[in-house]
Amino acid sequence: MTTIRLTNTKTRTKDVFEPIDPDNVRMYVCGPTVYDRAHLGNARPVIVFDVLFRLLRHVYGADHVTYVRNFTDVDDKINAEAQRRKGLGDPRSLEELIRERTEETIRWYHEDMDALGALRPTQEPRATEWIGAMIAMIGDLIARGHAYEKAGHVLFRVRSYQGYGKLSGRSVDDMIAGARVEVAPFKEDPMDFVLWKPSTDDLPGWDSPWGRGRPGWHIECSAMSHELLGDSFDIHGGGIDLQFPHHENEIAQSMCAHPEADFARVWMHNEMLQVEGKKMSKSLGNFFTVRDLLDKGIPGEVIRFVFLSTHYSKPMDWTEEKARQAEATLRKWRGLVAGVEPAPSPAPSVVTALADDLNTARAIAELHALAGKGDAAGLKASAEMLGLLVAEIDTGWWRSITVAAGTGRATGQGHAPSVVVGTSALEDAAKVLSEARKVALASKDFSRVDAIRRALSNAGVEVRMSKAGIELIPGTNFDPAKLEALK
RNA sequence: GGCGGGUUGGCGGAGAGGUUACGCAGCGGAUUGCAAAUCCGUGAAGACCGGUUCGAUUCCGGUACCCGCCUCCA
Repeated sequence: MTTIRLTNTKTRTKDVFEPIDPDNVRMYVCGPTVYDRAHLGNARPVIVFDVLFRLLRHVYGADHVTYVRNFTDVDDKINAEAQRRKGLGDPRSLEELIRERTEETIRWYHEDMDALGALRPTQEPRATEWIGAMIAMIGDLIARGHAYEKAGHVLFRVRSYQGYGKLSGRSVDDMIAGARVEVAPFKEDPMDFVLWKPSTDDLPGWDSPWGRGRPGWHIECSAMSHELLGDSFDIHGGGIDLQFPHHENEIAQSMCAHPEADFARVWMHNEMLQVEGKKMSKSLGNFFTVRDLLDKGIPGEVIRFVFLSTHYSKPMDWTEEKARQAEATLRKWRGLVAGVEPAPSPAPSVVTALADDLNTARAIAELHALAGKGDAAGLKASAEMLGLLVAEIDTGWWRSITVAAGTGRATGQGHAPSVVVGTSALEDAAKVLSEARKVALASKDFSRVDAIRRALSNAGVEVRMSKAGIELIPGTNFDPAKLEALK
């Protein structure tokens, strides 16, 4: 069996992964707060842990891996958006407006992450559906002396858990010295964090032993992972930004509620995304969503490739240039594997690369080696380990139209040309160009051929001509309307 | 202030204490109406200063610079 090694943030070492139960390998990844479209940074953990999910399924069997990723649908930003809509005169209740907002955001999230080729997790619990489990856990923490009620709030007593700060390498005293902690009069200690807080009448709330209120942010992951994966499970993932305080607080809650268990054995964190060398942020004006890129015509597969070309533990820089290179590579590979049956199993070199702490960059290098050897079947089977070259995200963006010299008949590479989106104009152009070229080759006057080529290039189409015939390759910026001039 | 990540050839980006990463771009050649694509070949690196070692880009220490988290934004 393949030996998987993973870097564990908890121990800061790369260790052999040994599941608690090989028949049910369990992974929890922190999911999005569903108040708006997922931005590009949100996509990184999704893609990283999707590859891990695929690897685990390959090694332990597709039915022996449970992957849970939550939706946080209790949040001030969601409330704010619902209140905004109510303020605009929407007659429905706040609860209805919140539900509508989270429903539509979850739908968008699924659409966008599907487009990136991410498999749906086994379960996607919503916080609002597990409030009871959270209340029970909070009650338990109070009973065990790890939490206290004060002024309608329930707070976690950080000093009661001696392991606090271990994951992120911080000490409570140092953090207080740093003075970046919220001071509140009802806290015994400035580091204590909220498990439950009261809701006013104009905010959503649930009845609890401490009055009508809502849960703090961290408790949902502790409660839901426990309900769905048990006291101890194998892997907990998320972005490095969540390491503190979110994951530290999760550990404190779960370890104190279930002191006999391990909670998560392996902690994995992906590094952050940058855009053209800078942090992506609204204030810098370089903030964009996954949907923005898809709408610009960048295929989800290309976005995925760019993400996987950098190891998850390093900051990843999104650049136009990388997207361009990824597109060129995938276009070549798509052409190579079109119509080819995948090999029965992925290349060992690719599996080995992924098993070595998810070395996706090396895995891609191995894919280049397979492509270089012309092993299309092996390339296809291996790329699927990375979620690349799979049918689910094949929108046909890479297809081209070929007119073989002599026949004058247009054919689509791998598929009938009619399948290619917006290509009836392109097919006509291919025939026109082919005919013009035939004439030009006899007359030696290529002016019309060159004019057509310029027009095609202007419309975002790459033109290749050889003795065998011509090939038209619409780029992601292909604009069929600009081909009208050729008629 | 505390904590963490990074610095590799023109660009992107890996592994390994001593042997070619890989991709893109470049250069030479084949091919071509031209241009691509394709094929063959090829040059190019390890922020800086010390240390360990027969030997370090790879290990250790320090310096510089970049980035992030600790604060709504992952």
